Amino acid sequence: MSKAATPRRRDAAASRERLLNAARELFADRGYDRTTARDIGERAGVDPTMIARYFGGKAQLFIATLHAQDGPNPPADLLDPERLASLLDRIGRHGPGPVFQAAVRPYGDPDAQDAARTELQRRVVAPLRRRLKDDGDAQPELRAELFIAAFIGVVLARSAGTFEHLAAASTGELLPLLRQLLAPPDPAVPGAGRAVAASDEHGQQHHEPEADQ
Amino acid sequence: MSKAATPRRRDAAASRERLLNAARELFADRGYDRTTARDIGERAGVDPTMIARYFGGKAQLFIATLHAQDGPNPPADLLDPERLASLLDRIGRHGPGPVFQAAVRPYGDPDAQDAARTELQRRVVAPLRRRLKDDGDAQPELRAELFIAAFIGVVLARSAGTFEHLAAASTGELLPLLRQLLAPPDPAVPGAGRAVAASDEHGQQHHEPEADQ
DNA sequence: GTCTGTTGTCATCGCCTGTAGACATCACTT
DNA sequence: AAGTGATGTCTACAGGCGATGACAACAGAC
Repeated sequence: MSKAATPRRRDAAASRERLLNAARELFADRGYDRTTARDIGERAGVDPTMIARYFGGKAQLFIATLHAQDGPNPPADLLDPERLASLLDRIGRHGPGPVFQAAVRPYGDPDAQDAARTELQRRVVAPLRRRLKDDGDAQPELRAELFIAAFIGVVLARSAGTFEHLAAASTGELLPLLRQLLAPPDPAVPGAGRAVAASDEHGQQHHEPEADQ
Repeated sequence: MSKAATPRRRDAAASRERLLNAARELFADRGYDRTTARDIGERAGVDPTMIARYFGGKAQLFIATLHAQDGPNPPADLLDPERLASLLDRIGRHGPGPVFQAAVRPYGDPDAQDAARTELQRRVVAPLRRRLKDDGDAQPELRAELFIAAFIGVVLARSAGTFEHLAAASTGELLPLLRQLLAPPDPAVPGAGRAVAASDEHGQQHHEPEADQ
């Protein structure tokens, strides 16, 4: 139990830490399902079976990953342009985190998924909801969730490389577009924007037969 | 080779069709990776090994699923409110299709993923890009992709049940919000909206230490 | 009626996953 | 120096996956 002044050759705490770091990195850009325990072990330089020993299993390692290093935890809402920029930048460098992925992708383990979703609520949805409420938004809960879902779609598609121009665009190009995407309905214009009005050239026709899934 | 007037007890074409239908349904709401060949066989009432026999494998069955029943194929862009409404409605009933999922989720099989992404481009990105271009948009490619990524984020999060209010919201409530999300920048207002300006109460402060992945 | 190719059924293979358990090795206490 | 618990290493299991190949049952041609 002595405070490890000398670097111990066999150090459980160090192994734990290396597993935790490796897991966080891998989960961040491959997601939960697609990172294997063996991958984590290899990246950490630690035997994969240690995951079970130290954390109880892959799912619990993932949860530990979520709670570890959430830092000083100053969750700013996405309407803050600084926050948006830094978030976008970090995602560009480290990949979208498992927290964001959890919103849109099914997880193999329900416990892990729940934990990630709870964290998503706490970190990003709740702050934005509060902000919208403070701004007097009519339906802050719905708009906050819609907003963040849209944001997640963009960053995930971006880092997935699905869309050519989206992936190639710099964060500098993206920021103004994203801000506009997240813009609140402008109360100054009574008509609530021209997008809705511009679409009335089509009648009540139905598009039933088309079927793209 | 006689034209099957009498319903044959052993009918390869019928088995093929049932596999195709079962596969489309399952892929639609579980995605490619999470639907197993055995699941498809069970739902179709056909032995799973027939998949390999008739299609060559799971991946090629998936691709066949994409190409089959793309119907009269009138791809309308998402700015058409009718199209948006019908799309939202169908997703609500049948789940998000594998095509949408491909934009944001990694697929186990690269061939399947490529096929899905190509289809996504053809069916929804290209039409919207053309529409934006016709409308004189400054960067139609980027905006179209951004737009659709956001839309996919919303519908996927919605059907994943991640967000309480988003999942509970009716398509009627969602439609105006989505339309506004997809609204083009309003050229009538030179300031390009108040959202950007409203956030300048915070200075150039950095949020470095925070770390939500 | 017999023959032949098609269609359906079944067992099983090879691979990958998470993880449990046996064993070896080290560090620290006495 | 000996003992003892903590730590690391290795093998292997049970389950799920897609896919293969051997075999059985049927339908149509002759």
